[in-house]
Amino acid sequence: MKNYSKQREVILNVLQGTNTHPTVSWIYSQARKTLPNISLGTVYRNLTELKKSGQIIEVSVEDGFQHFDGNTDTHLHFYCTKCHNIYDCACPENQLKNYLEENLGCNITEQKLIFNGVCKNCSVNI
Amino acid sequence: MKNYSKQREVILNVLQGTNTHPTVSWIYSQARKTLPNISLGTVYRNLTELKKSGQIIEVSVEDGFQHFDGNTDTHLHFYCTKCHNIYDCACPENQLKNYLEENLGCNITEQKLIFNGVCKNCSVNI
DNA sequence: ATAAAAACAGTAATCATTACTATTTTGCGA
DNA sequence: TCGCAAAATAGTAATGATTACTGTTTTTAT
Repeated sequence: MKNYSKQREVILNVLQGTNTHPTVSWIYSQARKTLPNISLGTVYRNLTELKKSGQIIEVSVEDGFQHFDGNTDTHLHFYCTKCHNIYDCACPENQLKNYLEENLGCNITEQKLIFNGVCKNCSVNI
Repeated sequence: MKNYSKQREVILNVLQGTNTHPTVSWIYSQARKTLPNISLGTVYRNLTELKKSGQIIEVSVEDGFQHFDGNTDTHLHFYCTKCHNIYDCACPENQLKNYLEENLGCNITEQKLIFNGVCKNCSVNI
C-alpha cells in the first residue's frame, strides 16, 4: 500500500461513516454511490490492505460473511443471532488481556469479544 | 434431530475427543476413519444439528472456515494470526456477561471471546 | 411387520472470495 | 515537466467452502 488511490479513500470513508459492521457487498454498494465503476475486486483488495495497515479491523461472526469495522479502538461486540446485527459496546476493563498475556506468554495484538444472543428489539418482536 | 444415527454419534465423538477447534474437512477426514463412506453433506448437516441442540459450539475466526468445539463450557479462545491455531483458556470471570445484559437489556446465550495475536511458539520461531 | 419420518450417500448448484490480465494511475528522479 | 517503473484498477474467470437436491436406506413407533 504505497500509492494513494481515490478508491481506497472512498472505502475507508464508507467504513468510518457508519457504526455498523458491514459486509463486503454493502461496502461495495456504498462505494459505488461515489465511484460507480469501482470493481468488487478493488474493494476486497483494499479491505485487505486497510486491515493489514491497521486502519480497519475485521469482525468474525458465524454468518459466513466477512465484516469490517472502521473503529479500531478496543471495544466489545454483541452479535444478535436473530437479527444478525453486530452491536458495539464500550470495554469496561482490560484485565483479561493482561491475564492472558501472563498466563499464555503470548502477545495480544487485537481483542475481539463476541457475545451471541438475542437483542432487545428481537426479544420484544417475537 | 429426532432419530439416532451412527454418523452423528461418530461426529460428536470426533469433536469430544480433541481439544482443537477443527474445520469441517478435518472432522470429515477423522469421521471417515470410522465410517469410510460417510458423506460430506452428512457432516455439515449433523454439525448444524449438534450446534442447534447445544451439544457443540461454533468458533468464528477470520480464516474463512467454520470451526467447531465439543467443549460447551463457557471459556475463552486465543487465535494465533501466525500459525492459525485456536487455543482454549479458562474464563477468569463472568462479570462481562452481567455487565452487558444490564446495559444492553439483552439476553446472552453464548459467550465467545477471541484474542488475536502471536502465540508463544510462533514468537520463538521467527 | 409395516409405514411414515428422518437420515443417508452421492452429486450438482450456489456464491463469497481469490486469481488473473490488460490497462490506467501514481510517485519519483532526471 | 517528462518518462518510467511500481502500484492500482476494472473486468472477468477460477476456486472452493457450503448448501441444495434426489433417490435410497435406516430409524422409530404402532
